Amino acid sequence: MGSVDTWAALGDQTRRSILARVVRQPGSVTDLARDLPVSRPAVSQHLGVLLRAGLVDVRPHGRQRIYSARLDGLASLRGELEAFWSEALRNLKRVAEDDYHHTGE
Amino acid sequence: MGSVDTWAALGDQTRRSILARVVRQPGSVTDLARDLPVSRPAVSQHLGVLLRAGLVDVRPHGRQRIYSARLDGLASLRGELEAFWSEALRNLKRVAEDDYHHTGE
DNA sequence: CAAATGCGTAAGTTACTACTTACGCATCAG
DNA sequence: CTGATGCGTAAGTAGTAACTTACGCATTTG
Repeated sequence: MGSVDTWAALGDQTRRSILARVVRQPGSVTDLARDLPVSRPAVSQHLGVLLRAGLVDVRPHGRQRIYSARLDGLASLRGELEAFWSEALRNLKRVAEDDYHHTGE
Repeated sequence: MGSVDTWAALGDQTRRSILARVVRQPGSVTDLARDLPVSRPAVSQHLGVLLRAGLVDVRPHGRQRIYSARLDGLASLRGELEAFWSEALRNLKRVAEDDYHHTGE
């Protein structure tokens, strides 16, 4: 149903920890909750958000659900950030050149 | 004083719009507020968050305050995201190799 | 089949966040 | 000096987000 904004999903520190953990090694909900200072249901809810944001994948495995990082989710973020970056760089250069022409010529 | 988590700062859509606008062209608060669906004080508060997150800079200019994007703030984000990315890629490759050895040999 | 395990979700609470209007201070124009 | 402009901040509010405990369903184990 409703999707989740990718940036907003990463706005939460706990969620970033979960994602970092999952990036390192896929794992079940109980597994992930073991290393975190919050309850298992909380982790389950966070994983739901990450799932809707397209940052993780689930795969049923017996009575567990194994979550893993989704590469294309990270890729889209990377692309968006890169757009910010390159435009900032370009405009910074432009401003510097303007300064040069103003003071130099 | 207190700083602000960079990711959390970008978690808000309005703040991303402001940053995108400032990346394109530095401007005063009133300037920025003109293109946005929120009030000027709201923009001012958001700029405060972006400032504490190290994503923008201010420079007084007469009775205006000109905000501009901060390149190193974006750079640190880029680095952190890149770390996620490369580790995900590496581990994905490792898992693929494990699969190969399990099924192939 | 019965007990145990792993999970999602419902329900409720608390805390924060994004926004508004109102105000007060500084700076420039006439 | 006087009025106007640009800004930050205080104060209040509505919505949301992160967490908890409790429960119920599915799957494996003995």
